[in-house]
Amino acid sequence: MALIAKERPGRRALAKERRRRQLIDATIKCISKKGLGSVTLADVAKEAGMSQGIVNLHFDSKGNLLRETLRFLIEDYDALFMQTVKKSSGNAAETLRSLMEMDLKPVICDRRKLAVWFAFWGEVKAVRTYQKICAAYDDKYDKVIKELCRQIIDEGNYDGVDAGDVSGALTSLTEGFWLSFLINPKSFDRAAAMRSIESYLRAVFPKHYHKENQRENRIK
Amino acid sequence: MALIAKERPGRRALAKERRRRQLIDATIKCISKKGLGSVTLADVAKEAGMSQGIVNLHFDSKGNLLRETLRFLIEDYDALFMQTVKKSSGNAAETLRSLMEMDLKPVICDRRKLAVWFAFWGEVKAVRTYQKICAAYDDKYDKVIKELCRQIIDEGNYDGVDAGDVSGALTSLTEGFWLSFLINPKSFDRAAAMRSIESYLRAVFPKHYHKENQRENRIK
Amino acid sequence: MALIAKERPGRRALAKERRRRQLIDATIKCISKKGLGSVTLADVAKEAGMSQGIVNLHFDSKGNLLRETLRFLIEDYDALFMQTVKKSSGNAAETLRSLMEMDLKPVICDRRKLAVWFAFWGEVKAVRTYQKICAAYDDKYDKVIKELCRQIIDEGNYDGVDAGDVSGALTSLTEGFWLSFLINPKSFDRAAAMRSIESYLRAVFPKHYHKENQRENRIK
Amino acid sequence: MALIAKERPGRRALAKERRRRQLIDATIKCISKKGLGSVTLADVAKEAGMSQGIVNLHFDSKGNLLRETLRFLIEDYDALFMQTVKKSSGNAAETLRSLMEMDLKPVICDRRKLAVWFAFWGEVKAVRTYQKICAAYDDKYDKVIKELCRQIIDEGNYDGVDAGDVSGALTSLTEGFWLSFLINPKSFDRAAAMRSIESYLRAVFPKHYHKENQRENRIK
DNA sequence: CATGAATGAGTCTTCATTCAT
DNA sequence: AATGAATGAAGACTCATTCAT
Repeated sequence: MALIAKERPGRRALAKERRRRQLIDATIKCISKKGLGSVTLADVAKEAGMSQGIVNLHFDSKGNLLRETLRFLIEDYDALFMQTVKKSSGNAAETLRSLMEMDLKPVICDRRKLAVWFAFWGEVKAVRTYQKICAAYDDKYDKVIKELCRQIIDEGNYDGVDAGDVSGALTSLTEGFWLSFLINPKSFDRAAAMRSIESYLRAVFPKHYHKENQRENRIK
Repeated sequence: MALIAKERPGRRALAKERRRRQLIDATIKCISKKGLGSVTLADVAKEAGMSQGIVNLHFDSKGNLLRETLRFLIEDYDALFMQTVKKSSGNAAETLRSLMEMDLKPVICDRRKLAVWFAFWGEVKAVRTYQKICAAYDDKYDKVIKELCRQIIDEGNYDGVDAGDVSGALTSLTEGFWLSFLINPKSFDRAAAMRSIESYLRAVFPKHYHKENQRENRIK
Repeated sequence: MALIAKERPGRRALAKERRRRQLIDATIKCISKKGLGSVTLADVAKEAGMSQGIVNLHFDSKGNLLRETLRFLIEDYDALFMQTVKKSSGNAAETLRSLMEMDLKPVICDRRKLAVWFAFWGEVKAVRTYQKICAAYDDKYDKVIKELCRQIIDEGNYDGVDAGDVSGALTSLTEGFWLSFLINPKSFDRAAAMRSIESYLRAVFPKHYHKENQRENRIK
Repeated sequence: MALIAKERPGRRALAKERRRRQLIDATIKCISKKGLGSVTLADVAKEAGMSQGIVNLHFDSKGNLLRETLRFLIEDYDALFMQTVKKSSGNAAETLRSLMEMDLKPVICDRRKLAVWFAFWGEVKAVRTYQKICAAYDDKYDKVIKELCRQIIDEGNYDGVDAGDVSGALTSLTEGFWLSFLINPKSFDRAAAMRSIESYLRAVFPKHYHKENQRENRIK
């Protein structure tokens, strides 16, 4: 027995982590179904197919569950963001477009997940939680995108274009599209949204996002 | 008594309307302070300086109060929107910019009001309410802005520019900026936001929003 | 209406006070029936013939109800104590005996009330509450009784008798009897308890509590 | 295995008994820290450094643990009581004083233990438990003390002194002092308490507890 | 034996709604 | 019309007890 325990250290820890994850998944489902303000622990437990007291057992309190759910989402997003940055071939324009595309992918632009994000943004108390957990991440994303814009401006000699203005606009665009999707998922058109973003990029950085270059992002 | 009633017709009705308005104001304050999910009727009544049962007296139910609050906000917004359209001198480009500017004015881009909008957008149940009450308005705004874009495209022969894409981008931009403002009011920069929008307009419709034309929006 | 309101100021306040009193009475009954640790607000409400939420309406929390119950009891006790002191004809020995008798009277030595006192004394958390609310009263009683002993010692020239020792003993005696009564109400004998106390007084202050003087407490 | 079991019979039983004892100790600590009504089995297990389910494993239920704790305390007390009686040299007066002194010794007049006693006395349900377990012991102590008083009365020809009254008073005195100690441990003065008791004994049985005899308790 | 994860009944508390005044 | 006391349903949280490992 001692050997088994040594061979499989953290078997219990793993089970615990799995439980927490199941509960977080259930929470996301519930928030997207009933809204942040209406979710009850009973809902979450039921959705997860577990018993009443389960949430308090694993998360101590409802607030904690919500915080951990948010943390899960931001880390999930962060992993994809960093991976997208890493994968792109050092070309700023291409990286930037990949990031913008990423935000519209079904994994991110997902009704359930977006419902949670907007739930946190829409509830005053939750916003404070959001700020504590996500501020550093958001800053990072701002910096990365701004830096990419700066590089593109440098490369293309786009005089009079401010990197901050463009990155701010890009971020807002994405979030605005998310909102449209959330409020009217049926009439939302991912392709159109991407087109809008590309039209913006093309307008601001014509040399980089010329129509013919659409898929290459290369400066001749 | 009957005479008095005849002499001052609607005095009661007016008083009632004033009450309702005071309660709606209090509701907006409360939502922006405590969040949609945490507001209680007691909060609202206290904020309005009235008694416990007052909300049920004037609005029958909490849900109704919330609905009426939303209706009040959209009508408030609508009045400004229509007035902005009316005032502008038939010049599409100018009208479009006025509308974009409007969305960033303190009357609209107001922490309290935005908190309520996002509260409704963030809460699943409330979104359904929002859709019922605001869908028609939102459609109208979309159409107006799209039509303005169409006119500008026509005027400037901007080939390959899709009115829908641009109007979608503009709407999303605004909403994205609102979100930035809501989450981080201190670091939000109205002027920068407007600059971002203008840089976009200039990029897409260069002939209309040429730098020198900044304040005139006239095509020579 | 305004007149009526003026004529009967505080009618509502009175009703509220009555409710609070009813709830405190119910609390005393419940504690004596089920014990401090087992009383639920539902019990209290039921005992008072009111609804679930009534306690929180009038006392905000369970802890508060318990505190106010204790406060009620000590004020009740205090009123009797002070009245007993006042009524007695300035004769220290007689006053002292009246006070000792008082503690054994059915109003004080009452199963329900004693159950509450001991409930507070027996529960660590509750003891702290007790100390906050009752310490000053207890100090007062100690002082009064000690002073009476001092006077008697003076009058009788009881050399070698310490007022503090005697008053301490008297207080402890009473509390010890209360405990006997609480644990074994059936076998408790009020008269025997009083006899015990008198035998003690007679032993310590023979000139004042001589048998023949039993009911007069006069020093010839 | 069977062999081992035979070689060391009762090893398991002993281990089990040790566990139970550790849990009872932990229970006493916990009750004195958090109060009878607030102790949880988790508290006890933690205090004992063992696992959640341990109490139910060894005591089946919380009520049982509490009962066994009480039984442990009364047996502990009883051992000391009987030993004190045994040790004393057949002299009634001396024995009586030894018993009174015993009750004020730190082993008995111990904050933790007293907290448990009063916890049981203060909680209605617990009182019933107390009666079942301790009534016989209490009766025995009453009888022993009463008998000692009777002997002393006999020896000293104290006419008009009732053995029951005196023993009742002595018991109550002790319990009253315990209460003072419990509520105000800092201001409690063991020596003064003993002095009070002695002053009482001296007053009732002057020939036996004459000042000069203080430490000898001998009748010449 | 021992562990600690899981259960679910029970409790305090909140709050929309009702209603007598 | 207005007040605010009262109700009772619902939710978060606690904890004794069970049970698979």
